[in-house]
Amino acid sequence: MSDVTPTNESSANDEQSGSGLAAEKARRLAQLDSMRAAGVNPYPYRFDRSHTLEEVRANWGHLEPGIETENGVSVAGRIMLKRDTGKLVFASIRDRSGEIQLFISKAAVGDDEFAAIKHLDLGDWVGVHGTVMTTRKGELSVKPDRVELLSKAVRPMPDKWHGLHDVDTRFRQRYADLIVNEDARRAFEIRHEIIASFRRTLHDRGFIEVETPVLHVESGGAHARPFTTHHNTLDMQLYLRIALELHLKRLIVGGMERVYEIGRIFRNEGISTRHNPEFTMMELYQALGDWNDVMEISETLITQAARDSIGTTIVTIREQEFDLAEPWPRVRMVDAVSEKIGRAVHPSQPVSELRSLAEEHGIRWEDRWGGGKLVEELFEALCEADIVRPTFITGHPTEISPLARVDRDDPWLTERFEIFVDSRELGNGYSELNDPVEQRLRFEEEQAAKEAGDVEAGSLDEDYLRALEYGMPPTGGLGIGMDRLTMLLAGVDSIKEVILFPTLRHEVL
RNA sequence: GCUUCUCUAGCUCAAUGGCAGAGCAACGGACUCUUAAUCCGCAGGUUCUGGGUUCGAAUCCCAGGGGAAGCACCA
Repeated sequence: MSDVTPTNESSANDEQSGSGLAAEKARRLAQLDSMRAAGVNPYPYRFDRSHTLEEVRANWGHLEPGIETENGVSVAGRIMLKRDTGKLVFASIRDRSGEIQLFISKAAVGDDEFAAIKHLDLGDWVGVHGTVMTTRKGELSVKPDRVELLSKAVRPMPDKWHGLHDVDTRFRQRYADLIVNEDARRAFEIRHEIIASFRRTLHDRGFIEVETPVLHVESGGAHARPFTTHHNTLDMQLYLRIALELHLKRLIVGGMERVYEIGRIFRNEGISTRHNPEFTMMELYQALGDWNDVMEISETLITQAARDSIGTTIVTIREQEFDLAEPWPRVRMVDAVSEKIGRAVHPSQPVSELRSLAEEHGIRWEDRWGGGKLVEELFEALCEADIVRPTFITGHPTEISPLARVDRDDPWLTERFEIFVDSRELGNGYSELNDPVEQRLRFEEEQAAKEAGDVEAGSLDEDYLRALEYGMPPTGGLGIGMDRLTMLLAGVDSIKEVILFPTLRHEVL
């Protein structure tokens, strides 16, 4: 039994006069009633597909113009375009693999079914049984024997040519965006391929994927304001995690040696083209390694992800091309600042000196900032904007790196790096601090900063210290922002383009 | 949070102080090789909301709402 049998049209016409969205929906809903009255289910349960549209094209794409084969196929998709020439209707349907034209002949499907097909709307899902052919002009087509309605769209599609541009609607109604905007679909395919590539690379290197809690008792592992929530039965305040770090390192203590997690983290901060309150971080920890190991892993992961997602390691940033496969420059933070300022800068200098330097460059410093924080502020104000190609900025001051190990050659700095691309921080890694006594001192400094009013400072995590007391092997750790990496490889300027449902204010309907 | 811009038919856009319009989609009709099919016809509006100025407001002003960009924030 097939399809659409519009009956009793005249009886419903009174309520369907006029146009606009309400009238359009009323018209289509009335069609549903007609179909059901005629014993047709406009929402059948399933459909047996023999080929995706990509497979049809792969198998028969070589056909010369004007060929009618006897090869039967069953395909399914959404009607994207319809061209009605009377006794012949051309419809383009699309599934996730591609598009193909239906060549619907009145003679081939019969009068009743043909009339029903003419009442299909753009946006309807159909299942088609037919044969493969090419038109006289060579367009590969399926010539249906039967067209089944698989799902009726009661809301009209966006403009078939101009698509959907309004960014508000695109983000709120991502489903509509994905239906009509090829670029939107592409960005999320790239995102998927990047994540799949990471998993392959890490699996090949012996990393184990784990899942750690999203609900944290302490909010640690980064400097950020957390979201707070509450557990009713336990009657306790909980934080949504701002980083994966501290739980993953507990697993290194446990002897898992190589672990990673690709997970959502949450920061209760501003929203911008580079920030969404929830975003996806990949963090990995490798026992017996240090920052050099994880810098190498960073280059490999990202370069391979580029190959796998966009088929090249060449990326265009600010209209310049860079090859990710070339070694990334490594620049010490203090050297970058020193070069910019024209004299040596180092956190060991008297704070008063660094404060005047900050003032010279328009930075409003705060009393509680030490030399390390001042150096970082100088870097952000003077150097960040100039970084275009992927670059390791290394040697962050100890003061601002409470979980990183002190540089083996300079007690003021840590063995830490951040990956910067196009002025954006893309990743962060270091030789992990594994001395429980030193870690406690660093936490105490954090705690003091928090008590002094720094809302982003971490607190003292006794359980984490207890874990370190069992002994954590030397370890290299790395975090990469998956959203920003996707932005880089997909070549888009807003993080909302790579997050399916970005955070928006509540819509007033 | 601040500044600027923006919001008109389901979608894409016009109209800048003087009758709210077009294309697509829809609806009725013609057409068996179209490709954003074409052609004829018809219909569709809380111009984001609420005030105000004006003889007259989509347009100017005020307040509010949504969105965007930038700044601030954000290792």
